Amino acid sequence: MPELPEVETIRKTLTPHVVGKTIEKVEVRSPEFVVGASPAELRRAVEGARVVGLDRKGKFLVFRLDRPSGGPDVSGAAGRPDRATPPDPPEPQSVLLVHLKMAGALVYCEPGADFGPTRQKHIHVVFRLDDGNELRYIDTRHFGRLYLVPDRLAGAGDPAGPAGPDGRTSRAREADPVLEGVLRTFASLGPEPREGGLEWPAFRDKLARRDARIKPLLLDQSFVAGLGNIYADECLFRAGIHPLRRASSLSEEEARALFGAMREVIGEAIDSQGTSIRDYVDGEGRRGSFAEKLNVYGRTGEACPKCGTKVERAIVAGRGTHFCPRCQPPPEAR
DNA sequence: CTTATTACCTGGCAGC
DNA sequence: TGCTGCCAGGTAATAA
Repeated sequence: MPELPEVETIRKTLTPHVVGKTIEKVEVRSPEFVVGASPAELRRAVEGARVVGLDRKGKFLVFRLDRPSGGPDVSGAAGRPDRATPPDPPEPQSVLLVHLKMAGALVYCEPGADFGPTRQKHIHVVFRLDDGNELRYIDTRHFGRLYLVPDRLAGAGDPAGPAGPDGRTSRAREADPVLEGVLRTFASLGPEPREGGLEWPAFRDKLARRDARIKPLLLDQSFVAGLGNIYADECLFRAGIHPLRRASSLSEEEARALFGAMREVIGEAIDSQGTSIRDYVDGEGRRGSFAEKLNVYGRTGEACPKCGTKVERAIVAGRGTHFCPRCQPPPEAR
């Protein structure tokens, strides 16, 4: 469900409701959705903690809490050999990462809110806030996860934090391999296709060095963070590039068009509060309106808005892929 | 290291 | 009604 524009919309809509609030209670109905902590450990870590920030990186939501989650505990500032007087550690924070994968939702609502039988059946974690309302994690497909991260985690994603290339060095804490994997993934997220993120010269050079087909590459979160199946198709359509083209085969002009298309599509989708095709809703349970602006995604057999040719569907990288065979000429035809 | 394929889980829908 | 098969917004594991 959620790609960058949807996760960003959730972040924006949730922020006024949760930032500054204290979590009074957390109810874990399905423990498998929480990585890095048992239900009891999660309770210990978050109950009584205040949400001091809600950020997003790629498709991850990052809840910053004003208490260390400690895990087996500690080591706060004690690990550092020198630095006898840590200049006021910015107050220890723990972090709750959330990845919604295909069908996850985070909704702020009143305790009695009912979103229909299917969703009611799949409420997996409930946070009760000190304003009496709830933050619910709902996931009908069971792919998403909440990750309790022991302590500081590079906020803007820099290598200072966990996960150097040095895999096993110090920190032999009782490492949960799943948590470690996610932290590595998080740390290796690429730049986002927005101002201040991916820049044109870097993009051009990265494309030139890759042999992969362009669509799977756009879906690779370590290459560019935030695109998913819908927006990858929409960006390629807007740029007039067939999804099976090899990255290194794109002309400078094509690469430039793709670069611009990514920024435009992502920006416009955010302005429309995301794309709701079936499940997606924002932090207040509302749907986004970008679905009506889609040009090719989900429009197999309909007329291409540019040339009228019928939109085709193929499987690329195991994903349904939508394109106009005329506006996006296939690789062999060039 | 890069690229490609499959598994994960449930629900909605078209077709019979 | 109910069954079958296909489809679904994302990744991690595995294979080559």
